[in-house]
Amino acid sequence: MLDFLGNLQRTHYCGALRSSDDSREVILMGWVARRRDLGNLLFLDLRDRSGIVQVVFNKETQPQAHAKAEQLRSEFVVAVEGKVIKRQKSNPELATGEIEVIAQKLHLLNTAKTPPFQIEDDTNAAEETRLRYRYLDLRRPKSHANLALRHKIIFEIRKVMDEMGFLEIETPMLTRSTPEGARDYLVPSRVHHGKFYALPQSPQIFKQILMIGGLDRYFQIVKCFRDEDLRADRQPEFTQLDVEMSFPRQEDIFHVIESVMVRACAVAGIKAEAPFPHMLYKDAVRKYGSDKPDMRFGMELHEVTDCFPQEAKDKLQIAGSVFALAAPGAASYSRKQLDELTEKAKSAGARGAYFVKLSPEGPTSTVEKLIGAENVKKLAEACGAKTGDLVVAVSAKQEIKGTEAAALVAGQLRLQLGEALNLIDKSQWKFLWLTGFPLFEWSESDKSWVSAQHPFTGIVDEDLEKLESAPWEVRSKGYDLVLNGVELGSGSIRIHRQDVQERLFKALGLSEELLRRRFGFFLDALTYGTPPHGGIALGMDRVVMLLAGEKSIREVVAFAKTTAAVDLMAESPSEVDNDQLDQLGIAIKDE
RNA sequence: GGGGACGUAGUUCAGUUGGUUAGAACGCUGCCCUGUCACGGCAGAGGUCGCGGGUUCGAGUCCCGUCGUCCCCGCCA
Repeated sequence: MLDFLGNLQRTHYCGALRSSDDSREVILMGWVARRRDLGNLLFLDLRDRSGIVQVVFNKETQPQAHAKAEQLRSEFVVAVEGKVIKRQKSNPELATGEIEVIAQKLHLLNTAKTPPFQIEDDTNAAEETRLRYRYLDLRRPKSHANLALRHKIIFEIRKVMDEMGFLEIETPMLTRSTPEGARDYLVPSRVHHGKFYALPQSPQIFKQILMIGGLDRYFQIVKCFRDEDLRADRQPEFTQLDVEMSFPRQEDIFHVIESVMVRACAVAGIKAEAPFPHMLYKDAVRKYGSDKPDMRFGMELHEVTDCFPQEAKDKLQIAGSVFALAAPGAASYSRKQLDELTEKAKSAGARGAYFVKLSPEGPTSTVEKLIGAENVKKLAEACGAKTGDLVVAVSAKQEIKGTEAAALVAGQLRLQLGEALNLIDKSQWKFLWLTGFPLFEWSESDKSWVSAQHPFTGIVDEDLEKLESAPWEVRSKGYDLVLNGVELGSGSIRIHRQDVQERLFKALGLSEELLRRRFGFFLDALTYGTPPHGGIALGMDRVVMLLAGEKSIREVVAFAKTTAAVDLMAESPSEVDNDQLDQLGIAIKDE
C-alpha cells in the first residue's frame, strides 16, 4: 500500500508557491493537514514547514490519483506530483491562496494514527497532552515560527559577537560543584566511586579563567543546569548567552549587550533604542516595588508612612513603612473588588491594605476614622491621585532587614492593577539596566550575610573599606538587564585581585580550608596576573519568549519539562538497571 | 516544603440539592456529494467520571487519602 520515496525529489516547499509559479510542474512533500472530499472532486491541504497549499484531485481527469487520495487521512505523509494553476476564486486566508496544485500522481509515503489533538495554531489541547506528544505539537506552524525565531535570534547574536571580536569557546559540561547559590545536578563518576561531577550552573569560573588566559573577549551560547523548582520562566536546563571581557568599563559591557539586543529585536521585527536607561536598585524598589520593574506603565509607588499616626499604626499593627499607589479610574471598584485586592495583598505578604476612594463628592477611606481626614487627603496627594482614582496603601507583615518589604508588596499590586486596568502598552519594549545592588543579603536561614549575586562580584572601590565594618552598606559592581518586567540577565565587573577575593571570602565566613578545597585552583589563578575583567549572562529562553510574545519559555523550548521536572515524552527521569548502578558504586536507599 | 486551580468520550468541555439509561461540540468510522477551503448532508461507534478508600438504600456529585498538570510563595539570577 505504501510507496517508496525512491528517486522522487521535492521541487518546492508548499508554502512558497505563488501566482508567479503558474503552470509550473511541481513535486511537493508533506503532511495531510485537511481533506475535503466532495465526491468526484477532492481537496487536500498539504502542509510542510513552510506552510499550506491546496491540492486538487479530479476523478474525471486523474482517476488513479483521485482513488488513492480517497484513502488519505489526517497526518498521512505524501508526495504529490502536479501542476500549479491560478485559482478562479482565490482564498485570501492563505499565503498560497492565489494558486492550487492539480494533482497528477500521488505517492503515499506513510500512514498515521489519528492524532490525539488537531494540528493547528489555536489548539486548545492541554499542555500535558502537547508535551506528551511533542512531535505532533511541533508540527503546528506556531511551533515552527517560535523555533525559527529562536534560531534566527541566536544566529544573529553569534554574528554580532563575532563582529565585535568575541571568540566562542566551549567550557566543560562535566565539571565540579560550584559555589553559586543553586542546587547542582550531579553526575556520578564510574572511575572514582563516591565522587561526582556537577553540571554547570553557569561557566562562571571557566570564563574568568579564560580572561586570565588572555583570551580577552569570550562568549558562548551554552546550556546551564540548576536543580531548583520550575516556573513558567524557569526550566532546569536553559540556554545562556555568556559573555566575559578583559579591561572593561561597565559601559563597555552595556554597549556590547545593547548591540546584541538591538539586533536580536530587529530580527523579531522590533525596534529597540540604545542606550538603555539606568536605574539604581534602591530606586527600583522604592518607586516600583521590584528589582525588575516593568517600565511600560507608570503608577509609581510613594512612601506614605507619615500619613499614619502612631496610634493608627498600633491599631493596624503596622511595624514598618507604608507604601501606596494611585490606581487611575479605580475609585468605582466595588466592595468585592477591594476585598479581592486585600486578599491579593495579604498573599503577597501584606499586613493590611488600606484604601482611599477619590469620588467626585470627595475622598472616602477605609481608615479615615483611624488616621483622620487630614491624613486621608495627605495620603491621596502624596500619590498624586486625581478624582476617580483609587489609592491603595499597604504595610508589610514582616520587615526584612535592608529592604522595603511594604514596597515589594505594593509592587505586586502595581503589576496586578496595571494588568487589570489595562495600563500596560504591549507594543512597548522597555529595556532597563539596574545597578547599585548591595553586595550582601541577610540570610534569615543562615543568620549571616551572604553574597547577593555570586562571590566573584566586584566591590565598588570606595566601599571596600566597609567590607568588614559595615557589610550592609557595601555596593557591588553588579548589574541586571530587565525587559518589560522580566529579568533577562545579570553580570558584574569581577574581583580580579587575590587579596580582595580572600577578604570577601572571609567576610562571608568561609573558612580557609573550605576555600582551598572548593576553589583553590581559582585563587591560585588569580595570583598569576589576572586582568580586570567583567561580563554578563543573558537567559536566551526568556529573550526568545518575550520577542515571540509568549508567556512561557516552554513555548520556545523544543523539548520542555513539566513543573515537576519531568519530560512527559521521553519519560525522564527514569530508573536505571542495577548493572549501571553497580558500575557507579551506587545503591538506592529505600524510602 | 507551602498555597491555589484543574482532572468526565480521542480532544475541549457541560453535568442542578446525592436519584433512573452520563451529554454537547470537534475529531473518528461508513455512505452520498465536481469548487470546497472550519465544506455540506445522512447514519454510526466511542466512557475504569485520574486512582484508592469511606459515608449512603444510592456517589461523576459529599468526605479522606493519593497521583498528575498548571499558576504562585519558598527556592532560583
